[in-house]
Amino acid sequence: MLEHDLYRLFGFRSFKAGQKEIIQTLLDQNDVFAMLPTGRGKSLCYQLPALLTEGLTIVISPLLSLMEDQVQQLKRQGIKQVASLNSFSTWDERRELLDQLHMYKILYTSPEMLQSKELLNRLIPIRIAYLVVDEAHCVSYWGHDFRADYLRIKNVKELLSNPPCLAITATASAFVREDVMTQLALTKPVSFIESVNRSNISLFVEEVSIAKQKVERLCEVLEKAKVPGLIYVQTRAHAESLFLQLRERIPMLKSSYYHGGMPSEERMLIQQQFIEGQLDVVIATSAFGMGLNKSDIRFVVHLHYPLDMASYVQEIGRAGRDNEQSIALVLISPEDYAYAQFFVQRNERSEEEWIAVMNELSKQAVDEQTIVKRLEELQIEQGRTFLYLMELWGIKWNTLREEAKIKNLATKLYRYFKDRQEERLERLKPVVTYINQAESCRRATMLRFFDEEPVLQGQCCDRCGLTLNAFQRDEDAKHDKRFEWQEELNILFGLTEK
DNA sequence: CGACGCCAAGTTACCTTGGCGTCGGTGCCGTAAT
Repeated sequence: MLEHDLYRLFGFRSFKAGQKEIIQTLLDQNDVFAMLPTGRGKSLCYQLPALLTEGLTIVISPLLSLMEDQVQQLKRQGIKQVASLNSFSTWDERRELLDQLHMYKILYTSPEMLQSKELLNRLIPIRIAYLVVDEAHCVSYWGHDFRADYLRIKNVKELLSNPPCLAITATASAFVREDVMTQLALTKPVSFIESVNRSNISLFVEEVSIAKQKVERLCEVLEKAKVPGLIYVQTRAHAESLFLQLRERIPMLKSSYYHGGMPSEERMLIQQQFIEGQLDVVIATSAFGMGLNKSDIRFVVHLHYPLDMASYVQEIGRAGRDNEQSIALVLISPEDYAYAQFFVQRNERSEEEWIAVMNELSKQAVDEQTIVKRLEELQIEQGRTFLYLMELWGIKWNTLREEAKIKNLATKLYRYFKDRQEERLERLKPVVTYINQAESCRRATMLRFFDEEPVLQGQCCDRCGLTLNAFQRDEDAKHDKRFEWQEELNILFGLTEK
């Protein structure tokens, strides 16, 4: 009886929608592709089978912080045979873990670490219960772009004699789902696809005529909106400058900023402060939010074009996990579209440039590390992808002396990255449709993108007649403690006349 | 594409203006060479 095990191991009396079917299918030794909306208990879908099955379950996670969170959470629940292996681990910890690997039930690791010979050699002799790819959309989104090791998971899976594999995510279009299943080489996967619709999140798009008005309008919204909330911006510099502007203009709003260029301690601190309610607003790039465990987020504002629909749904899905009314607002100005296009089209290198890069590389680079490093210096972020492609195409580095071969490879590289770029451009188009559509319901447009038949929901977006005013704090909220405190301060400093 | 920093020239003493170049998101990994 699965419910019995659920209660015994996790203390829950019943499953949430979708969980039991996924778990049963895995226990029956099938490959599974699962799409469950955020907050529906994705991790339980593999944790329970892992504990009920002999052997070790490997969980591939995209972020170090996610791994650490999961391990700590399981340990708090009394499940101790859990560990993570990543660059946080000290050498001693690694050695000890690898020596004792057969004693563990669940191992969290990164796709990159999974490629290490040291780990692989230890994994091959032991029984692997399941291979799990958490946040599986990353396979398609990052794998082709800058984390090629996501595309190498299938090789490891084969080396481990193809254990049942679970790919699980919250949002993926039909195209991405197919791609993930192909890239992981799932065999006859059983798919469980739940609706991505979150009916308590109301959808809005506003376009102001010039860029400067964006901050103006944002402040209007912020002064009335319920907090906490998230504000997404396109670049790191925007995050920092908007933070300064908001601090100036709405001093009582407790805010901070977050992006990938900050030291990890700082990032962890801000995320923690936000979760604990010490911050009203975080202004962030897309770096913020994956695995964020906070249920009462009231709004998610984008001050730029989201670069694709699935990421947008993923980001706004962080609002309203408590099922209370929440807002998703895209606030843009006309020039933002060109900016989005620029972002999507960046990194375009001609064949000639690739030839130059290859010549440059062949002068000195021999081992993989040097190649990646040298490519980084040349501002090519896809070093690992480069190596992956060489391997895929069966090209040996030291045979690359002849001009013709180099030219041939440059052409292939050019085409590969050009294709990726066109895919990104294709992914931007539905977003443009969503933003510019003249009349029809935004939710319907969004759901159709995921091949869902939209259900009528009454007033659900600005196109259905909803206005932002409906979401203002109560009138007397203006006199809440933060404001009184502000007034007192003003009096103290003589800024307000008594 | 557009924001921003740097630098040289402009007209005037330290401060502005304009041209030019650079850079822009997402994350693993890293135990380094004279």
